[in-house]
Amino acid sequence: MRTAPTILHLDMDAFFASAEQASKPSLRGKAVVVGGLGPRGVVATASYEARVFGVHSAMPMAQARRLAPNAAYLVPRFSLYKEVSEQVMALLRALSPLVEPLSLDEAFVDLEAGGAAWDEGSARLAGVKLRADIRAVTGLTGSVGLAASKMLAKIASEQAKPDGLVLIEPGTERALLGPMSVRTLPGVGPATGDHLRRAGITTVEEIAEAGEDELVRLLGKAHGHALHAMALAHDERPVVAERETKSVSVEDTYDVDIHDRMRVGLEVQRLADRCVQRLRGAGLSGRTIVLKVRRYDFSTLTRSETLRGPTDDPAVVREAAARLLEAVDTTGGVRLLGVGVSGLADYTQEDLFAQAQARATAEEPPGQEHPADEESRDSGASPEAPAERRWPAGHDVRHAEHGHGWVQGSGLGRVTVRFETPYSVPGRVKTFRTDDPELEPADPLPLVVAVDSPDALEHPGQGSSEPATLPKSRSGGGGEGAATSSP
DNA sequence: TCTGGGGTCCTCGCACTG
DNA sequence: TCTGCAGTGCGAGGACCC
Repeated sequence: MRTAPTILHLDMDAFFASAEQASKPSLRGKAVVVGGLGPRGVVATASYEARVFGVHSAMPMAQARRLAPNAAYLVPRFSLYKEVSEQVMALLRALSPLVEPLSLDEAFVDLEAGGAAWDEGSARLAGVKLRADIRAVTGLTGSVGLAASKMLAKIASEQAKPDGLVLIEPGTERALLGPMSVRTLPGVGPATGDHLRRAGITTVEEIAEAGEDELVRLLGKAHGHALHAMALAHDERPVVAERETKSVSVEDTYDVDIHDRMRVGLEVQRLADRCVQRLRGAGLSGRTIVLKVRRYDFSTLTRSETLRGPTDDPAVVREAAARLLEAVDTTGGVRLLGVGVSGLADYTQEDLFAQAQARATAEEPPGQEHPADEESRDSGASPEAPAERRWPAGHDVRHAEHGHGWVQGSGLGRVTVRFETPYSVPGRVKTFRTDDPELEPADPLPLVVAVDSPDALEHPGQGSSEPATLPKSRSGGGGEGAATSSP
């Protein structure tokens, strides 16, 4: 068992919302909520200013709007977050080859494996330097936890939030964990938490006292055993750099329940095609096809079918998904459909019989067989489809005359744009027709301008660029300008 | 006014097989 | 030939995580 606190857990602070604030000067210091803006959307991330109103992740967007009606509501821009995430992961990999990303904004690092730290002092130094580097390179803040195990490092970074560093000294773990809620332990969610509470167990210390047998009786073998060990601060899980993908899936929640059986079938075909695209993109194939249906009453069921060999053939996956759908009663309507593939292999052992059969039954005239053309709609602006241009809130745009900006809101044939860049002061707002030919979607700009690439400064909004105002010097967020934040 | 999307892991029941 | 048993694969659902 490791004794030095050389496992590091990094958690970026309110990542999506902070990236949006860094990207949009007028939102700094303001309540920002990022998530799905449709009628069934939920909050992905809320800025700390929005959390003051009680808004938090996974909350229905409608509820967030009631709690914080004046916050800025934005749809996620994953391309921007991925870019920033790659910068952060590169900094982590400079510390050690053993980096285990958990998501875009979170990762474990084994500092000892990289020789970056070997004891408490060197671990703390590495953590301090990492936080400074992240701020310099991305303009954002991250919280760091340091401990002798993954579980404790994660708890430490949670305690460090926001923008801090906490190191759990070896020997103090049990005393620290004891009074904490059982919900602190990984793997204890609402259901397990309730289960334990009904058994009179509410703290980590009480889990430890209950004993392993009792935990196994209450929660089953695997869960009970693991939880008891964690309560004793025993966590030997190594930091694993490479994780194999086990399944690939896509799903859509519809703004309005679908009742038409034909339409349900078409949606399932579309999802199957999208799933196969993702599968092929990853160079994978799979044996088990899974159909997921969430009905009007939120009850969810899955149906699966295992083929004789792995496939990445869209026709085979479509056929299997259609067969599975036949066995599902969709009367009353469905709110979500999903198609997934598991039992993955990184090769395709073609199931020739199944494929031949699938092709034979799917003999449709070419040109109308896949509804997959709709993908171009999903993925945003299609050059062939000028009819309906969509302007998602928060996305970057460029205007021929006014320069770079972002969509503050749109509707009724109008789109409102705020012209500013990460390096400018809060900019002005202008409204255009949604079909204004001078307005076009744009890529996000880097949050921090690289010192050796001044050309990044060539796109500022409407001449109000102030390259001197770099993110490093603006922490704490200005935003006191008159700019309104409500979309 | 409800409750996303993309995953992982575990448990349980059932059917099949030797 | 029948029965009991253990192992295994599959299918479904639940819980959890970010």
